[in-house]
Amino acid sequence: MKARVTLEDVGRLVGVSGVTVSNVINRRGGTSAATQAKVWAAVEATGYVADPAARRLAGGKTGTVGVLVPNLSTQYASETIRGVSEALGAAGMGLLVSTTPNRSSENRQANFLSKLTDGLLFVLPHESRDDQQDGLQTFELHGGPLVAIEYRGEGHTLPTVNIDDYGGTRQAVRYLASLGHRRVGFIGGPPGRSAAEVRLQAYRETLTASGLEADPQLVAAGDFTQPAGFRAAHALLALSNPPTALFAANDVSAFGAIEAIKDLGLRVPEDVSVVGFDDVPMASQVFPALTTVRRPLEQMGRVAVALLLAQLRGETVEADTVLPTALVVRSSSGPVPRG
Amino acid sequence: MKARVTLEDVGRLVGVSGVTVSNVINRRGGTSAATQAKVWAAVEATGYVADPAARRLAGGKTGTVGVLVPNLSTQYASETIRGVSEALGAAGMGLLVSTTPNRSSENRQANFLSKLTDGLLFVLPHESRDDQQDGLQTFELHGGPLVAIEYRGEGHTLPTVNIDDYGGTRQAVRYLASLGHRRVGFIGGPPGRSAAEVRLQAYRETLTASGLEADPQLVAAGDFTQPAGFRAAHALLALSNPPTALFAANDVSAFGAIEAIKDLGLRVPEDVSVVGFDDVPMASQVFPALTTVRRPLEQMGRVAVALLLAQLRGETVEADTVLPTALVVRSSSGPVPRG
DNA sequence: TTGTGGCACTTTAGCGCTTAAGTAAACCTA
DNA sequence: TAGGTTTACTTAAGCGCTAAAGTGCCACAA
Repeated sequence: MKARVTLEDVGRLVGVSGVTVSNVINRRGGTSAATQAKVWAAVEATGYVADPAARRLAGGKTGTVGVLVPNLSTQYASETIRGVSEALGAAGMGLLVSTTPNRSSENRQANFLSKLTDGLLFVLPHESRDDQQDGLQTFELHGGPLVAIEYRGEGHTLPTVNIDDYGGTRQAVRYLASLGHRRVGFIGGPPGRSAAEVRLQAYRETLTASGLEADPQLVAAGDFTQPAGFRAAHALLALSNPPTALFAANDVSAFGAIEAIKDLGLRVPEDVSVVGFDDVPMASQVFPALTTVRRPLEQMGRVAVALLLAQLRGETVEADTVLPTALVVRSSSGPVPRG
Repeated sequence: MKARVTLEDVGRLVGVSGVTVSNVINRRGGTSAATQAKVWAAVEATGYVADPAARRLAGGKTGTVGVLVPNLSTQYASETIRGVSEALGAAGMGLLVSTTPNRSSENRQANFLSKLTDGLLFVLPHESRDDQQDGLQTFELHGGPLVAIEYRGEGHTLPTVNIDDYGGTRQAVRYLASLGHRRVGFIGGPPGRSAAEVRLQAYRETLTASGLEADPQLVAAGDFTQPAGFRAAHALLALSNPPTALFAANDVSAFGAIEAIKDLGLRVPEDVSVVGFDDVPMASQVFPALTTVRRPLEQMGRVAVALLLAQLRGETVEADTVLPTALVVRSSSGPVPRG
């Protein structure tokens, strides 16, 4: 068995030129059935696999999609990629993932990946301000098929897939209101992070719309980490008129909040209800299991792939797709305590 | 700004040939300082990035390492890859990850990736039996630099990085023995999985070596999942002479075991001690925090990269590297109950 | 008989790069 | 000052593939 089998090698075996082999393999037609059969047999026998670099260089397709993600070790990334991977697999396409540890490498990586793949998927939760020089801009110029997941930049025209943070927050707050809670605390995310800001805005507006108290004191700063959630909950419950429910802008800070409540000798949900956002896997495994707003990450990946494949087929796709969230009620939330 | 800048384009701008530009970029020497400066300036101005496909096709290096992993959404994979990614980043090399959803795609993917990268890293916890046709065999023939992480195949000559399952298990059992436990139950992993089998063997041999009771009844079957751990613990604690400590072959089954103990109205660690294996992040966050054997996944990734880079430099590397584990004592284990 | 058009191929060119083999000029040495 | 070496480049060739253009050959209509 030769290490490197080329089209020419296969052709020689069959008695045709390399181009004919290429035509058979890529189903371009113009080949007799007899030749086709012989070619396939030779391909099988030699174990021929087309060189993706050569194929791509010559202007062909690689049958592979590139995914750019800042960090592979987050829950967020791996779940999204799972959806991407499944959808891609179903379409018979391959997946190449590359990480961009820092913002400045995005451009380079995007360029690199784009030359190896047929289309790119960005999983880059970006903000609107600072995209002057980010990979999206360059790549948009480059013109290859591209879909951005959770990209919040402005002034771009590329297809994106986002999650309805506003609607999810509204669901959560309305749910707490329906349980009788009048004072609902909010534990925020990092300032400047648009997902966090949208959730805060939705919280405020839903409070007002539902006729609840929109006390500015009920809003505590956070940064999406567990310790920050702990501190924020401590601060909120130390108010002279403390909230009976806490809504955290993400699950991890909700975990911190639950800790803080226990720390104060209070019970969840009997004394204080807690609702999170994300539905990370751990949400169902902690005690008490966390009521939260589920973000359909896997689905997001699948939808993004569908959009990309559509572009690959030459179709024009909608610029923005927003996926709905779902409220998952578990045991960390309950009716407002009497008294 | 042109979409596609080639070496020739950059050269034209400077007034030299494309080859000279290539020589400068790849630091091959034989270029005057003045020309070098002008070339770098032009590269900067045009935003030139070498086409990896062309580079690779022409026999050059891509500065990228390929990682093959069955599944990106496991804790195991993401932590290992984090180590890989960091080590690679420090060496100024890129990372391309590809998933192999099933065994039969490994070969194809390995071939594909190998033509795009300078070396391959397999993160494929394989068994020894069925490698007749797996990617390793083919790739080994192909001869590119390759390192396998946790590969347990036999009769191969490729460099591997493994974890000392035997030693880790021995640490755990000895520790329980030192706490006074005489009857230590074992919750196993999937049969045929060599990591699971090594741990079972180490458990048995350490029991005997430490003079503890090696009662076959104390070994319960499992499959590395939480429900299996739950069932196994239930069965073990229903024995007429139940164990006072449980050693689970992985953390997830240990979580199930803790649940089962609580379910029976017993306390951890007062009534039954539990020790796991892996040290997944959740181990420190459950209640009680799990005593477990830490597998240095990140370090494994880093070591694998070091071995790969050594091969890339043309050095010969040792065939097998085994990394030590560490016992992490938390609150799920304690002295044997009096009585 | 002479197109003419379709079929099944082949040959040619070139993607952007690297490696190897030139080449012209400047710089030494005796 | 002739001959050799070094320096700084250039041109030529080719990696394995695809897309486009070319080449026989045969069938069939007028």
